[in-house]
Amino acid sequence: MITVYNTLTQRKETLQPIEPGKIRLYVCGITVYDYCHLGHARMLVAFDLIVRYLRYRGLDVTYVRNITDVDDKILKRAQEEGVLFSDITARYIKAMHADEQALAILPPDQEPRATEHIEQIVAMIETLVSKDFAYRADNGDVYFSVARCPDYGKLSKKNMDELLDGARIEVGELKKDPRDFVLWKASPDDGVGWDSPWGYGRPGWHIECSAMSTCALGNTFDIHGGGSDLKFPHHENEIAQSECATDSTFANVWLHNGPLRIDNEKMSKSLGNFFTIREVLKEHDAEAVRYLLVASQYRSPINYSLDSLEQAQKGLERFYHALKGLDIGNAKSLTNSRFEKAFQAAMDDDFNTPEAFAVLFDMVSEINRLKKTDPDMASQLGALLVRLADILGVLQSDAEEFLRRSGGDELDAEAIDALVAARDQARADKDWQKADEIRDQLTALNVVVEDGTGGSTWRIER
RNA sequence: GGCUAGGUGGCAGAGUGGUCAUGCAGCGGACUGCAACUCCGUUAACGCCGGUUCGAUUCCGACCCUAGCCUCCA
Repeated sequence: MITVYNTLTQRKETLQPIEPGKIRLYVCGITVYDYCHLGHARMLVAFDLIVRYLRYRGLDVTYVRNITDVDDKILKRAQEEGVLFSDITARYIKAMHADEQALAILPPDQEPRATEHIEQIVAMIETLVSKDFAYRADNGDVYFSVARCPDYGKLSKKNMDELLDGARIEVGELKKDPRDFVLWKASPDDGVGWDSPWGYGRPGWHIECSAMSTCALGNTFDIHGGGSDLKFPHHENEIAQSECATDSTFANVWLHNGPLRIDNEKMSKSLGNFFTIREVLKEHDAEAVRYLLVASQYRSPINYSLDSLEQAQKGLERFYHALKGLDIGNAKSLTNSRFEKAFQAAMDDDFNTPEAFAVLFDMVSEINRLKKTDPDMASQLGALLVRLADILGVLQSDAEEFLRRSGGDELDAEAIDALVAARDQARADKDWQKADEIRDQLTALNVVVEDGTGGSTWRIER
């Protein structure tokens, strides 16, 4: 039994698929006007983890994550660079896919784009207009009437009257009510746009998600996800549009991942603590970044710092030390292990990855103990560890290889091998002084030599 | 100001009405030519004040503090 925290009801609920054995999941993806940043990575990894776990538990998941490929920020960027907006989106979609691959994020089953769903978007707006939930303003914009939707605010727990107080009063207001939001934006004749019953224009941001999710998954689907900062207004507006248009519940469960902070501050361009995924991966090991992103529960804030990355690296090293030297490829697969049961219990409880990691660390202790007494069993446990860690998207590297690679700096492996071999010779000759001299040399290169029963191995110590 | 989520050992980060989270760091021991890794043992926490209770870090209430959202944002 899997329980998940539903933002809508503010409590943990048993996950009850609409269709037995199947989960239909929609997640708000990225607006492609720049390279993906760490906050995007947090969201992408959170839902990657959730999808992987649901599949591991035998659910047939249809994972849909959209791409917003028409939007004011994109148009602005295109204008600045003097290129087509589709050139901008093509560039950043490609970059996004590369970043995802680097962080072991599996692609969604469907990746619909707003520009490919103009027809469905227009159709949904037409429905809303015909049911009097939306109206056309004089300039060709179409707005949603928030006042017509009595339970507006149910996701973000906002009060309709307070929203009215807080709403910004705009000069030359086209809206009938300050809470109303745009469904269709009029475009200039020479701008990016599509023909519609209300004139030449382009979709508002919120409507595309309503149209695409409904199109891919039906009027009602199991889970809708996204970053917690999208709760209001984006997700609130999605619910309003969709439920008014279809007269059906939109999504049964809402899942929101927590924010990512940098050195305990909100990441923002103005604070100068803004990191793209590719910048970070130039300096740090991708697996350490992935580990950092799954080591906290998906709803908790994550603090990104050099220190937290180092902690992640240390954690991985403990795992890989345990895996080193095991014969995982030939190990018999373990079923019904108490470790796997504990792992499941942790993950069933709203994807409690910290507790799942505690189980994996217990396995490490057990493996290390068994290495001497029962190497065969140690390998079997090692294989199980790798299998379970795969759900979290970590520990899929070769142990030796991981311990040898140093995030960023390329050390000359052959030169190190030669030094290690020379030291082994000195040790064989019992020339301890020479052996120690070589160790000192290697230490200066941040290389730790480990003398095991099967010979000496080395690794990078940062 | 409103809404939401939090305040746990040196740090990160789970959880529970009364026995261990876990990782890193620390301390003692074993192993090692020296190390590293590892193992064994060990120290240490639950914002503040009340209440419920035989007993609360865990439940309830007040208070203090922090973060996010309330405007584009994963």
